Amino acid sequence: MMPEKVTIADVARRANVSRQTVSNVLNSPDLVREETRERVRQAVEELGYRVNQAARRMRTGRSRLLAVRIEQTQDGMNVFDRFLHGLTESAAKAGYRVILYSADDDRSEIATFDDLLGAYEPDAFVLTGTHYGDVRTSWLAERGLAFVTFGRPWGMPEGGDHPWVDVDGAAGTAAATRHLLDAGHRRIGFIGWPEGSGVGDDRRSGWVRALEAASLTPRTKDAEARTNDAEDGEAAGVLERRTDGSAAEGEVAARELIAAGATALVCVSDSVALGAMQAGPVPVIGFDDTPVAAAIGLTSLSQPLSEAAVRCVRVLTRLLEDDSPDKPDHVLLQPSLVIRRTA
Amino acid sequence: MMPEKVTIADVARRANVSRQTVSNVLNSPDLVREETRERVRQAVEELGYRVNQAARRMRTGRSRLLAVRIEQTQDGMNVFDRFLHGLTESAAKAGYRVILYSADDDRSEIATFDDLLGAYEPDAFVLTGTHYGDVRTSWLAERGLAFVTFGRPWGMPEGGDHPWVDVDGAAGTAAATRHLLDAGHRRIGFIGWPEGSGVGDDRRSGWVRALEAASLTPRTKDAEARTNDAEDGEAAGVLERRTDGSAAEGEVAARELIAAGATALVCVSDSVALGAMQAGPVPVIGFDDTPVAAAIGLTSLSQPLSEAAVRCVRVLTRLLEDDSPDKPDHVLLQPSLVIRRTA
DNA sequence: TACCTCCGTTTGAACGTTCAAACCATTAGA
DNA sequence: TCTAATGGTTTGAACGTTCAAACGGAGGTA
Repeated sequence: MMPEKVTIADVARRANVSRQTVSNVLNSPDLVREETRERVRQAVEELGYRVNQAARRMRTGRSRLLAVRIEQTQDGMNVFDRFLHGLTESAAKAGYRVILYSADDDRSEIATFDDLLGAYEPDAFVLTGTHYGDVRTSWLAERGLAFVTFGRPWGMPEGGDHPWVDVDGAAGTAAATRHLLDAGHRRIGFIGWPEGSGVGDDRRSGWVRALEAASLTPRTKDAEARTNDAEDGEAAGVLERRTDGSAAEGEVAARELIAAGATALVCVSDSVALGAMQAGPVPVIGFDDTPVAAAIGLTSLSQPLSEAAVRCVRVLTRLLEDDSPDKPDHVLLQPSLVIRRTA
Repeated sequence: MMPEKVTIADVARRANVSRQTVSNVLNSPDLVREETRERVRQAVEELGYRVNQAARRMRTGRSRLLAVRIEQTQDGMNVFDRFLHGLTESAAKAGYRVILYSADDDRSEIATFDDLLGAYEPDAFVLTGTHYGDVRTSWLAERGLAFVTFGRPWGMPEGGDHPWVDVDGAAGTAAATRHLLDAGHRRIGFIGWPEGSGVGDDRRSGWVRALEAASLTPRTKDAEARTNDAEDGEAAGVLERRTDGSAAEGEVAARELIAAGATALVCVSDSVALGAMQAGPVPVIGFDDTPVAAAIGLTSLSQPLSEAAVRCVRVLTRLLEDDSPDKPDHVLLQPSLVIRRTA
């Protein structure tokens, strides 16, 4: 039983109207008289007609496809697959499908943009992992292509003003730090990523901000450089470390911070936090609420990923279907602290 | 700078040939004279021509799209995202792209097949999570549609003979059991899933097989029912438990098995194994080698997911491009034991 | 009555590709 | 010398949709 192809012409014949009228019922129902509209709708129903996207695309240049890069998972402690799942679902609700591609770096990703545009003409791209000097966004913007990034355009003051959705990392680490302050801790360390990571610097800034709000001086490297002696009676070393994001370096950093007097640790990621937990029985808070955090009882910051996905799709549909807004949409969502054993 | 559309006609003009000749260079190069072919190739290069898949698809009915369902991740301890990544990459190498969809159950998945076929005409489907009485495969097979499953057609002796790729779960648990036997254990328990899960029953059978090969009687429920008294001096209870797959039930099961005399445990999944680890300092082996296993030092069985993805694509390309083989391809891959702290 | 407007509908063409058939040299066979 | 076969190329049509323009009837206005 081969699946029979039902075309718009079949529907038209059945409903005793022309092809164009069927097309209008589907795309601009208000152009068609009530009675005719119903008749056509019924014919569509009875025949199980579905629009052929290839043919539609040929005429309109619209594919109803969103292209998303699938990220390579290093240690698997990431957030991308949950985001992708949400994206697939909310895209489907809006009548779009997700098409995947992979790329090793920005250059090859741009080459893939080109490939995809030629072959499948996705209506829009969803980019993740934005960073300083991101050439992908400017490439797309120059060509007037629709896209949204999950992540802010770090370090692009003016030129890079494009639509984005992001989670407020600083607010997250600030909440984590406050949680530890409330528990009585005064010497709270931070384990981060190398300087120059937009996401990393943002998360670090929340730790700084929360300490300052509590009238404590964050013992950053800068602060240390300015005042070389301890403020009070306690030994006061630098209470922050930068790592490559691995658990191994997280553990080393945690040992050093504990030796320097830290009594609790805020970490830039679950991976680093996992390492930090091995350094001793000190309260630790991670970031991303990965399955690993749930498994080992690590307190962590959870990103609202389904919501982020929904908002990405909403931003894009506004861009594609309504007349383009003057100002690009910017959406900043709040993470939430999931409290478990470690803090 | 809008991206200029280059069509096959542009290339033809540039190379001083007809459209069809360009098409032949692309699709059946051997039909075209060497010299002409080169000229056309150069024109393609210079103009940056890329075939328009929508137009091609309209004529040929081929979309070069593989449809894959994105699985909902319950506790995030799954294997799917790594498989999907591999699939995207190997599909791209073969000139295909992956299009995603989601569905809540088999019925709605079939409805989505129908939708997708009408709208995007994917050339093939990749199904995961096969199970007893899987209606999806028969639906596709009845319509003569191309597909491959990652997972065997459990409990379908004759009718369900379709192409599949799978990992030999029984071989995995057998290897795990042998590993524990080699370490001197004689009372090795198994924590599984409810009866009737194809994958679960398969993994359980490896444990049974390895014990029998070592001339030990696996203390299954069946065995217990047959002989009601202990074989030797030791207290001999049932050494297997079924769980819903959660860590919580895994822990309960582990406590019972240890109380019944088990000195080591083979688990049907990392999730269950994670729970089992909480029950006490007994060697535990999980299945799937998820990021959680790596994080907590759980010895586990690793599935060759990239390889599985490559083989899925190969099976499909053979199905789609070569003349269809008489016998559907069946590929069974071997998992490997990743030894960590817990065993 | 003649003309205009508006609404709902139909008609023809076009999107970019490939199929099927036609075409044209050239070479081979009788 | 004529016919047939072969290799390489071109031509016209078709895939299923939507755009742009044309059409025709009902109602209003002069």
